[in-house]
Amino acid sequence: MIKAITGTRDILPQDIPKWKYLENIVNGIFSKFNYKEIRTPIFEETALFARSIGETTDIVSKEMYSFIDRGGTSVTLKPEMTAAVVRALIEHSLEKKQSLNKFFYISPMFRQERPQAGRFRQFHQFGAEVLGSNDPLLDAEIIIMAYDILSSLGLKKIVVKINSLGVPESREKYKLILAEYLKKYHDKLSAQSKKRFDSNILRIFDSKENQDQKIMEHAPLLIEHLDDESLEHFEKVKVALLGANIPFEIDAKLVRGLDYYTHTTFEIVSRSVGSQSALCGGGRYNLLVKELGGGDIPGIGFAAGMERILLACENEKSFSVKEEEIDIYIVTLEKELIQKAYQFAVNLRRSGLIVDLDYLSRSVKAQMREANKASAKFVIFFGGNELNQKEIVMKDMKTGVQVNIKFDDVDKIIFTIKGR
RNA sequence: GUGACCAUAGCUCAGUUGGUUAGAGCAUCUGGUUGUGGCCCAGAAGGUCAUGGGUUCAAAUCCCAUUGGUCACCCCA
Repeated sequence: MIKAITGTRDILPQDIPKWKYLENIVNGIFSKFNYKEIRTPIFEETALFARSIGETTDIVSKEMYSFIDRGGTSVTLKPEMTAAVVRALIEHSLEKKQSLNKFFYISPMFRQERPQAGRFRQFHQFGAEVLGSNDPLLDAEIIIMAYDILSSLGLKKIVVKINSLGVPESREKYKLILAEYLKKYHDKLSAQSKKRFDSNILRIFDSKENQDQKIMEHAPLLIEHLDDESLEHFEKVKVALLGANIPFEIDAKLVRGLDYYTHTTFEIVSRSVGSQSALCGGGRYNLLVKELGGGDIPGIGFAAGMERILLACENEKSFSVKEEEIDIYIVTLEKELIQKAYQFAVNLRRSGLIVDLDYLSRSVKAQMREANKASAKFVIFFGGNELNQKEIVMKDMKTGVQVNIKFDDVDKIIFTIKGR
């Protein structure tokens, strides 16, 4: 039997309603903040991601679905969206048509990691990107939208964590200070963290090893070594968040893995999912557009994992979607009438009702069971004596009440059913 | 990439110290007098016990390999 590729999965009809519910909330909130949807191709030139995310990051160095196409170009299924949005901005000179661009997206992403709870190889993200302003109000706006979406879904066990990475110059200075501090403890670091010492020293803060955590407790923090401008920026973000009633924690250890971040970074984590607890994450990237060959355009954005969010929603039972109903199920009383019943059904559908009927020549009892299973609001019995009288019998499945209706009057009942 | 655990019907799971024809609940299908659902009742269908090898008189059960899955590390949404 051929099965879905490892780390991918089907979203079956029974699961679609909750996905649509989520998508509706996402669309609604983004549009209230006047963000415009953007859709980019599912794959891009590999170089785009390598240059933006960073050659040495895990995503680029070992998680990308890359292949050489028949023209000899190395292409990659998108592992994240920011690079693609920035590429589109530059390619279409969007910043010249409008100096501030606010985008949002909902799209599948691909990363070849080992699957586990809340992590897949094809997964779905929604997110937003703002290009063209360094205003800290936008940093806050991004966080507010992410928070509002999650709380609109009814999620309670979430925590907003924010931090500032400052500008590269102060960060590089700080890295030297941190390295100086860690040299004293280098022998006591875990093997993992010894590697991080050389590759990405900031990540040692993330270590789950006890020995590392002990050492890092007293380590100098980046936030204490920010330049004045970065501190001021960060302050304004905090004030805006407080004004919007967003509960947040400052997590000086919050270091994000993508190379392009500057200033604000944030994450919203859930306490009701497994160890992959980050529901969304993002930050400011003031240097990325220039790095990709565009103008000196600051940006900020975030991405949220939809599978993780739905997992959290399920665990918290944070919302429920009502089952999908159909308006009318047509029960055909004599099998040879199926053609006429079918025509009748098509007409009702063209009038705007959701209608179904039996295609398996089943008994009336079986058809009724089917109508019930399909959550039909009404059943129309088609055939018998009533057909000779140019009537059908209509049954309200909730109350059980049945009425006879003349063919000529069917239009009227359509109107009343639509209103329900 | 590393580690741990798991694999019996469509789904969730029983299955004794290895012992005859592998079970249940749910779901599916058909009925329970002419043309009426849910609840209830009766019945039916559905399994190469993941795959391949080995041990044994005998394997769903023990051993090995393979494949798949789950969770965790790493990293991230």
